Amino acid sequence: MRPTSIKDIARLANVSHSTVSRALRDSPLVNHETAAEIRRLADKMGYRLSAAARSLVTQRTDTIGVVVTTIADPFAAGVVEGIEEAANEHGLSVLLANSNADPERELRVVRTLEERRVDGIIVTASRVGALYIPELERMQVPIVLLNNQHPGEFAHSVMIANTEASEALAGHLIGLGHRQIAYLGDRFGRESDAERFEGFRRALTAAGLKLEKRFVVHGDGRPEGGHEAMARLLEGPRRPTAVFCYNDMSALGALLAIREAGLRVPADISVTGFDDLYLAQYTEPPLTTVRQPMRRMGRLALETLIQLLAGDRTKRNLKVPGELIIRGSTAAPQRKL
Amino acid sequence: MRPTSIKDIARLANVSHSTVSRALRDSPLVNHETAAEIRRLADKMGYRLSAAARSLVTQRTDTIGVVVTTIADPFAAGVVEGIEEAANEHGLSVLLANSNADPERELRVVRTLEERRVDGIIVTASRVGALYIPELERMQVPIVLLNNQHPGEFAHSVMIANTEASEALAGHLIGLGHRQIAYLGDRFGRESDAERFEGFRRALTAAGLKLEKRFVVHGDGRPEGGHEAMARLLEGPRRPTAVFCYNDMSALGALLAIREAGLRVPADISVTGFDDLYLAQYTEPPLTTVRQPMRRMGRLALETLIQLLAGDRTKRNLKVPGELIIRGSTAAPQRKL
DNA sequence: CTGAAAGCGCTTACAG
DNA sequence: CTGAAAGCGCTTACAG
Repeated sequence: MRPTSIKDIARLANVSHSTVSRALRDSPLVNHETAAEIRRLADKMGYRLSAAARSLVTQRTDTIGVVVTTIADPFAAGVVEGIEEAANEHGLSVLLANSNADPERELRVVRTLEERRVDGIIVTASRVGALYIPELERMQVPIVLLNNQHPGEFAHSVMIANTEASEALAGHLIGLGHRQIAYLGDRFGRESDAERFEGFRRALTAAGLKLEKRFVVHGDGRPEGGHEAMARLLEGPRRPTAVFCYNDMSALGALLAIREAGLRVPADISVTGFDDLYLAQYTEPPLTTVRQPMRRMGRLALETLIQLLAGDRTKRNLKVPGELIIRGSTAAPQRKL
Repeated sequence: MRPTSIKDIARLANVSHSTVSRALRDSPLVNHETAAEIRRLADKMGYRLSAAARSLVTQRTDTIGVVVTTIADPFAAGVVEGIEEAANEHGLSVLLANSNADPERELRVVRTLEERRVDGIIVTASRVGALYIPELERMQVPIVLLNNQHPGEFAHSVMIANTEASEALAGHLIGLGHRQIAYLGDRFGRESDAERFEGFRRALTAAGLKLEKRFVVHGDGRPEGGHEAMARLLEGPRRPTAVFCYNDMSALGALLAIREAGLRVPADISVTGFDDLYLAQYTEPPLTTVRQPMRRMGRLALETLIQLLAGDRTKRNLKVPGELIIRGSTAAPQRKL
């Protein structure tokens, strides 16, 4: 049993299906009473416009593709929430695609988005394959990248101000009196890692501190990697009094490694994260970090896309400031004997 | 500039567009060499089938709607990851909709899913509005509910075995020697809360323990609520030696409240969660909990939907066993003087 | 204000 | 094996 179409309504209303189409879109080109009657009938018959049929003629689908590496990543989930919310307000639907950092899937994702004729795309993939990018660009639909790891390749983006926020965060540690500060990065972090490290480095330089090579280690952006990298950091003869972690997930692992070493945070070592995931409030101790306004960034990306869809092709590269959130995981270093 | 269509290819290949259509779908009804040439051309021209046009005639969209309360909930995100992965394997796309537990949005979601003519729907909304349900059922497309909070209203579902897992979890506490065990529930948890409480109660009964009314409190399923409910629990004269929390998020708040009261976990109080979110491994101490295989459950829901789409309307109510995960947050109660 | 016609990009009997 | 025709459910000039 097919869903009711405008033809079905037309038959019952004794008008042409053109008139029905007009009435349902509130066209002024149709008699007021006729329109009311048509709408009443449509409602009664449970009519629902066929988006496919409409989009075939309008050449728009009112659908956007949202590509994430994996939705199970809390950052991606937060961003997608913001996108979805704003999309909903603008009458757009969201087609979700996990790329899983798998080149084969990435190609399949692009293919799907092309076939579905999405009006635009937002990519929040933390690890976009290089090969992927020209494919997406070929599609000729507006693309907005969020925390893009391949700078300069796309015209439009929403990015957290990594360098500035990191400089502020490292500055906070320095202000507390720390001099031996380690950087625990993400070897897969590409641009983000480079930018956060740059901010970190700047703060140290500004304070006249020199960066010791053995105090720069890299995890994988996840607790496991943070754990392992932190353990390495603790092996050395003189350990740092503070560790600047690439993100909250890494910090989670670092906290664990510190605990396992019988040391205390922040008494023995201060620890910072980045992102301000929900859990950052609930670690022991609560984590000092930089808040990325995930939902707002998602919303901004969507709104940027809206501008582009409206035909305004101004190049847009939004830089969103992070917010320093100071909690219990940082304190002045203990005086050494 | 429109995307290339089969007509464009037909023109260049000197065949009818019917032949192109057949060739591209590997129909045996077309000459082998002609087909090869057509495919070569299509590839060269960057042809991409229009999903809208196809679905208009096939009356299928190869799209499923996935409804969640909010994708920012880690449980929902895990489930959606599993759904998306399996959907991808079956050539289905995922239309994501956040309902936000907002009746107005719920109605808009249903409307959108109807207009898009999704082939099926999976609802993981932890709080599906009552009003929502008949709307969805009206659509005549297969629906699978995951951890459904309105039992018996839908034919098809994938559910965690709440009662059994809770009984095992409470049994673990009892086995450790606990006699004063509190239940910290979720007042919005509906069926899930009722079932988990039931398992809890059964374990106590089986052990000949009686449930003290003041040891049953309710949060809101989030850390804030768990925190507040735990604080209340600690106000009483005799406090419990163990707390069974509705989920990990609640347990997170409970851990905090216990810490704030100057007590230690598990020395003073054992704490358990439910879900085994990623963070459960990283709390201090790591959380004893029940693992819900979120990805697998998502996958099962999708596969159930596939069966339904294939025309098999057998009633399916899958019950997935939870897995008891014992970590450091539970231990034998300290001997009281 | 209204309807008939054309067309969006496909698939699929039907006839050859 | 191939093509012409019809049709999926809409929108939108065009003519009245």
